[in-house]
Formats: sequence, structure tokens, C-alpha cells
Amino acid sequence: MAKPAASRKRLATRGGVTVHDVARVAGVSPITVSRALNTPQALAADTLERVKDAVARTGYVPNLLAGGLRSARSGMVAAVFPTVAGPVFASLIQSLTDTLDEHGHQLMLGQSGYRHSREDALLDAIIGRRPVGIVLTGMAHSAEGRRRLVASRIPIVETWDLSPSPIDMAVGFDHERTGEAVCEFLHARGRRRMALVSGDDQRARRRAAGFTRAARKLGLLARGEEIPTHWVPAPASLANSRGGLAALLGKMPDLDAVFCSSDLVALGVLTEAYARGLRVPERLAVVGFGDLEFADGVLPALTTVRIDGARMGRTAAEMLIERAAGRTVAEPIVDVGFSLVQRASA
Amino acid sequence: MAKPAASRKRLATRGGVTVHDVARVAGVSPITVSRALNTPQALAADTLERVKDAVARTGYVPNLLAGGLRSARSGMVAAVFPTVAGPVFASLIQSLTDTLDEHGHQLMLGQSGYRHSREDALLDAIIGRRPVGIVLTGMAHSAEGRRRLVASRIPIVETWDLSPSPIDMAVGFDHERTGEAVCEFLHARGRRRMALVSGDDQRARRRAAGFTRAARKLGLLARGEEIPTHWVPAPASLANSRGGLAALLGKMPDLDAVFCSSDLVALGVLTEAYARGLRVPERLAVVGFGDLEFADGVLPALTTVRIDGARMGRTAAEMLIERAAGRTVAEPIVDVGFSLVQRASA
DNA sequence: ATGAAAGCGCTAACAC
DNA sequence: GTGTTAGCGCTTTCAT
Repeated sequence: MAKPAASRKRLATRGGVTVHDVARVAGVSPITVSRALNTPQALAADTLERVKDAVARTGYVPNLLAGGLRSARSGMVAAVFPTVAGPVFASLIQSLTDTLDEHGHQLMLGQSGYRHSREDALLDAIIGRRPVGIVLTGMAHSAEGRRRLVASRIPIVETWDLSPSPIDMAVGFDHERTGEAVCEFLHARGRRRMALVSGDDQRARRRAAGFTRAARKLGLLARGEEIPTHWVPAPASLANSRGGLAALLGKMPDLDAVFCSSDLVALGVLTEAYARGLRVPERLAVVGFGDLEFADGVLPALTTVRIDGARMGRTAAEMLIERAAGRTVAEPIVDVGFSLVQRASA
Repeated sequence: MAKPAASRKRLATRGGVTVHDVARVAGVSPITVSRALNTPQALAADTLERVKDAVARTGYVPNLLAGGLRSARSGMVAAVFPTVAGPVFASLIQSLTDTLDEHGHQLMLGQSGYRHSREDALLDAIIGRRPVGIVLTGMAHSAEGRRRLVASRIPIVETWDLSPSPIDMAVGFDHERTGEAVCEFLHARGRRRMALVSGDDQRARRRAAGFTRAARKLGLLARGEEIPTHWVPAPASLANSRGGLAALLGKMPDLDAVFCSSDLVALGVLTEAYARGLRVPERLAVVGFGDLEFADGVLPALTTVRIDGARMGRTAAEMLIERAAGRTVAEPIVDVGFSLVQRASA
């Protein structure tokens, strides 16, 4: 008497169709239903047929929470970005999702929003879901956060940046080198009075540092002198960026080149230059960062640094999938480099 | 003898710290640990203290899969977008994540990529995780998919578009009306020879239809005549869009206004117009769609349609949270409208 | 090739 | 305010 009551209750309680229900309809045991879905090749053809039929008729959708609990495999990958609004991460997220999807994994997305306070809570929410892997971008992990990540033993890929001491694996590029490359490029073009308009985030500061180092090496800076820089508070807007050029010109009227921390900032600089009648590139060279979609269409077309976000996303996903399969990753640290896209603005 | 062996095995098997371990360290029962984390106000202050201490010392991170299974609350919200790469959805995703985060929920992200074949598999992966709610964007749900969604009884919000017959709830705006509004605007500005350069997706087609309807009403079209339209295959690129204007001018040399399906397309049109020496807006008016970040910075500044993506995301999240709390949503269908941002290009 | 039993880690329900 | 018992729905393990 207790048994039938229990099964009736199960159906009533949550309204959910379970393996038991499908099993009953198919005339098999629950485990056979499980096998039909996970290892169909292990079943006789007609049994498989019966189960599939029962699945369709009952509208059964497996509870992945239960399966994940038992098998300790959630099938999800978590990713944390400072923000998804910026177009910079879009192609990375896109290719990450696509590649994971090809392998039957889902992406769980978190935004750190550069707020350290929320960061640890976010990590707990992630680790607590026992993901197959974690993709980290732009987080300056707290000591505590780092400890938890390591303790979780979950495979981790740090992206975008190429950290000097990755927690586990990394795919990215060297921000300092991009700054150096741009400085050298401008110098080769005969520019000598350079400045920066830069968003105030960690990676942009790294690029600025690289730029400064190259300038020093090229003899553009006297001892102790710094590259004039206007820091645009995040999130960088067009108006802010225009103001940046204005401010720089106030201090340095003979300015002849500006390296911007993003294409959007560069667009603001371009706009301000136009408003002031400063010809680009004749009078002022402008270089952006990111090669966003619009960079090719503005006037003059923007010279900028291109990053292969799609490759980063794909590589990160593949590393995690490799690890999830229990294999070791041959190349756990990948530098995807960057390229300088030369257009009209410099 | 069996009991201690079992608990020793538990520790060894997965290496994971569980409620039992924390309970033992704190000298309480497992349920008390659970309560310390979920309903701390129900515990005595010193007990709470002891448990928190034990949690910190053991490095315990609750297994949310197990908790979710038992309580039938996964704490996740799933969202499906055609693509996250396009900047159009960025602010929507951003505010969705932010709002969910404020309420302790995580976002699971899926990309349908406009592929119907993957769509049902994606839905199973989502429904199988028993999310608190589902946000749908730009999916033309298959009959089967729709049936599964309804059967799952999971709260659903359709966004971006305002479907005529939503599955459950909806936040969006009327695409046809934006097309109408732009046509009327251009007409009021004295334009009579209008055309469209449009990406080939469903919503853009709706806007084109609205544009055509208004043109007909205004007497701009003869019986059976259509608005000349160049369809840009997705994903729309700058080069494609430039080609679009070129093609239109071939057929209609006295063209005096173009409505584009996105700001990026509009930028391509602007670029082509410049290359041909067609002055904007004097000779050719150009209107975009989306009010992307760069719209204000290009030359001439782009007149465009602005959509409040942040409001959509916030509203969608709040609706789902409301439902998750067992309350009914007062206004299950919300029209966030749009606004025409008038700048120099038209 | 299929089934029975057990248990993943947590919390709802009910005691006290 | 705290503990005991049971079970969420699935899959691992072992048996046949």
C-alpha cells in the first residue's frame, strides 16, 4: 500500500516526469531509460526504440541537476567577465559559447563589474555548481578567491590577459607589447610628440606602461619624464574621450600622435580633432585598440590593434574540454598575439 | 564498522567537503549547517558563529546541484540570444545579469545562432537544469519547442520583440512602429525617394514592413509598388552595407533617403556616400537603428532609433524574480517603446 | 543486455 | 533553536 501511494505522490508533488514514469511506460527499469539517453549503444535496438518512444510520449526532460549530482559532472562551464556590455569581449563570448555548444556544454555567465566585494560571492555561486571548467577574464583575484579556486580543483583558464603566474591555464596576449608596438610604429612614422588617452583599467595601464617603456628606449622621454596621459574614467564615453584630447592639447599644443585605449576612445579623439580643424593624420596621428566593427568605416579609417577574440574563446573552450575528458593539455599557456591594422588615421 | 568506513570513504572519494564534515567540526548536525547558510536568523547567535567558523576552516562550498535537486530551486535563469556578438543585445544581457545578480541568481547563456536544428537540443539543456525562468530573444520557436516550454511550466519572458501571442510574458517594443516612425519622419523632412538597406532577419523585416505601410499611407508608393530594398545577408558587414547603397543607386539614382536596419549598416552607407561625394544629409538622408556607442561620433552624427535595452533586461529579470517568489506579475506584457534620436545625418 | 540496490549532498517535514 | 528521518532524480556498482 505504501509503494503505490509513494509513486502517485511523486507524480503529483512536482508535476515532473521522471525516469520512473518513462520506465513504466516503456516496460523497463529506470536504469535502462538512463542508458538509452546516455549510452544508447549499450542497449538492444528494440529496447532503445521502446524507450525513445516512451520518452517522446511522456515529454520527459531529464533532470540534469540530479544527474549532475550523482555523476559529479554538471556539464556547464562558467565564465566571468568584468562586463559583457563592452564590445571587446563579444567575440570571445561568442566563440566560447559556440565551441562549448558543439561539445554539449552550456555557459554560465557572470559579471564581476570590477567590484571586488561581489567577486567572492560570485565565485561561490560558480564553484557551488561544480562546473566542468571556469574561464576568468579581467579579474584581479583576491587572495581568498584564488585559494578557493585552487582548492576547488576545477580546471581554470585565464583569458584576455596573459598573467605572469596563471592559476592554471591561460590564453591571451601581452598588453605591454601592444603598447610598445604602437609606440615604435608611430616613431617610425616620424611622430615625436606622443600622448595617451586611456581608460582607467588595469590592462589599459599595462599597455600604457609598454608604450612608455618603448618611448624611453627610443629616447623620446627625458629622465623621469612621463608620457602625457589623460585617464578617462570607466566606462569611457565619447564625450569623455573628446575632453581627453582637449585636455592634452591644453598642456601640449604641438601634440602629433595619440594612442587610445579603445577604438571608441579613438573615435572621440577623432571627433574632437575634426571639431578643432586638426587634420588626421597629417597634423595628428590617432591609433585605437580593439578593431571594433566600426573602425573601418569612420573617417579617416582607424589604425588600430586587432585582437583575435574568437581564437581566444575557442582555445579556452578546447582546453577545458580536454581537461574534462581527463587528458592533459599540451600547451597550457597560449599567446595569441595581436596585429597592428594600418589604416588612414596613422 | 560500516558507518565510519562510509564517512571516511566520502571524504576520500571526491575530495569534497560536505555539510557532514562542517557539521562534525562545528559539533552540530548537518541541517544546522544548512540553516546557517540559508536561514541564519533561525539560529542562535553562538551556534551560527561556530558554524561560520567551521565553514571558513574547512573551506566548504555548498554543492548547489544537490541543494537545487532537493529544493527544486536551481537559482539560475537561462537566456537564449541569436548571437551575443552583435552589440545590440549587449546592454540587455548586461542589465539582465546585473539585476539577477542583485537577487542572487546566475545567468546561463545560450546562443541559438538562428539555427533551428540546435534549438530543441538547447531547450532540453535549459529545461533539464530546472531554471527559475527563461529569457527568450529572437527565436522563432518550433511548435515542438514551444510545447516543451509550456509543458515545463517554467516562467518565460520573451524580449526584444513584442510577439503578438507570447508564450508567457514579454518585454519589448513594436518593430513595425519604428519603421513607420522613421518613414513619417523622413517624409516630414521633405524626402520622397526613400529606400532601405536591411539585414535579412525577421525583426528587420518587420521594421521594413512598417516603413512600407507608412509610405503607402503617405502616398509615396503607387499601387503594388514596393520600397526599393537591398537585403544584406547576415551578418551584416561594412563592405556589404556599402555595396547595398551602391546597388540601390544603380536602380534609383535620385534616391534621397535611406533607412538602415542597424547603425553599422548605416555607417557603411555613410562611408559609401562619402566615397561617391554624395553629401549627407543635403543630398542623402541616412537613418540607422540601435543608437550604438559610435553613432554619436561618426561624421555626420547618425540619426537613429534608440532602444532601451537596459530597461528590457531589468524588467525581464524582475518579472522572473517576481514569479519565482510565487507572486503574479501585474503587467506581464511591457512595451518599452523607442525613441528617434535626431542628429546630423537626417 | 538488463536489473537491483545504494547513495551523490542537500534540505523539507516533522519531531522535540 | 536544534535534530532525525527521509527522499529529491539520477547514475554508479555490482549482479545476473
